[in-house]
Amino acid sequence: MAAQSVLTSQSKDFPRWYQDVVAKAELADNGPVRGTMVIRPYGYAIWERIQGEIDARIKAAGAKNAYFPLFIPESYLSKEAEHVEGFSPELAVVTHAGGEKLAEPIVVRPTSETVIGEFMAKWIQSYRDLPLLLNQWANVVRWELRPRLFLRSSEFLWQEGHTAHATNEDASAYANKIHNEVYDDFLVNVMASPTYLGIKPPSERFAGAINSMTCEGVMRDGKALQMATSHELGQNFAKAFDIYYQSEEGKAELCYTTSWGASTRLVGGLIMAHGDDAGLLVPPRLAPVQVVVLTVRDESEVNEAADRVARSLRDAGVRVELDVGRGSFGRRVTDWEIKGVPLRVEVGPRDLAQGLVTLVRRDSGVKALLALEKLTREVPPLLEAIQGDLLARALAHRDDHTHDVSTVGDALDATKDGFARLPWDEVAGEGEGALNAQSVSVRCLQRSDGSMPSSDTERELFCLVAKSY
RNA sequence: CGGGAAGUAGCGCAGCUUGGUUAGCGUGCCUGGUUUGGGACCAGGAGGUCGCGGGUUCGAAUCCCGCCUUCCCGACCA
Repeated sequence: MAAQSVLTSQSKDFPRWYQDVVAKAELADNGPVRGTMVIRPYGYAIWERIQGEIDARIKAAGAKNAYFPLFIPESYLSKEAEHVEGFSPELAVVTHAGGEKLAEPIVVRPTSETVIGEFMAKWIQSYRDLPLLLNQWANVVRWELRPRLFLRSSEFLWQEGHTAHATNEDASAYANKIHNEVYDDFLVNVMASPTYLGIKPPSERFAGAINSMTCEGVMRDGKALQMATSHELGQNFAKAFDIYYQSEEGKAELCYTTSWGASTRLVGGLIMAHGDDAGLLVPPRLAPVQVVVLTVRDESEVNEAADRVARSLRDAGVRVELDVGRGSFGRRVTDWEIKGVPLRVEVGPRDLAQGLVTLVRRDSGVKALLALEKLTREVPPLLEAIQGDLLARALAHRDDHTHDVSTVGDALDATKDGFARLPWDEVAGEGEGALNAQSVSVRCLQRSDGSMPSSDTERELFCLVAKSY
């Protein structure tokens, strides 16, 4: 008997499907204030896995974690002209505290370049103090006009890295290092979500940056999602906050700074990069629950066997959840499918009599019988195989939804289905306006071989354009 | 923030046009029993300031005004 669908199908209504998954996989709820988000335990478990993987890579890249305050003097924001202009529409400002009107309003951080810049100036004296490599895990607030859970919430969680360097080359190299060794590596090897790496056109750059790099993901519906960004800030913030160092020659020199971030938006990206009509689908390396062991019948022998199976898999290093709950088998199966657990081990009396269990892959639905004693040997490589298949599938999806075109008109047509790639010269200037009028934006610029340009002034660049979240 | 739609039990909805007894239905939840290899069934039960505030009225879920929230489409963004 075919299970009746419990979610809106992607093809029928993709935004509705997304909301259904968020609700039924118990990832998040709307908070009481517009645009705020309650992240539920299962959603937070996924975020903690993302955090752990990204944090380890940030530390491997040499940055150290610190924490800066939520409240920022409003005057700090104003010190960098483009920065304040870019962020002022989204700011939440505290005007009253302690029962009194404040002399100077306090801004709830939308990002921390300014406060961190202030302290960089204090901590950096000599070239020996450079590079200064900082990161913080924090919440930030950017008032959103049109919120969506995980994708655009007025408050969200992220990591923001901030570094200061002696030279432009060093700053640029470090921003690139983060982009490749932290973000791209995480996205490809853990989240199995290959993106397009490129630089933002001037119109899409971070407020105050001289160059912004992006990882542009291709979602199941063909739309773009920026999964992470790294910015070269040049000397803009160093000038605004007097971040000077004394060189070997004893001269005062301005630093070059960078900043880079990835947020809870990644959870939204995960949903839309791998999810299907049965719900979420989490790649094994990322999954907080890699295997669910569930009993087919509520009998003591079955329950005991399931418990042994779960233990042995845990001992083998697999993240396992045991489901020996009562209630119908089909219901429990569907619930775990919605949550996207990559592999299911079904323990039932018929199989047990032959010393077997049934393995079911969430991605393909393929079932296989396996001898109990082979489980701990077979499951880890099977999880890796699923990981590999998800990556291959995502890569194929990305390429299938990217179309090479030569004109803005063809690009508009092609973006009904996904991304379009065309020469940047065709788009720069008026073309960009024509695209924007149809809700299509330039997601990133690349060289013809797909590599990352050093600046948007390079010749013969290509651009990837798409509708975006 | 502009245009559209909507808010009634955890979730999905009916009732509102034409105001009038104890506000219904499906699903979920609780209890008991039968079940359990792809969203089980029977019986009983709990659960509502009808989004919030004000107004009209003898009487408001229903009519009027304001606000809040959600969804869709734009402009803004991680």
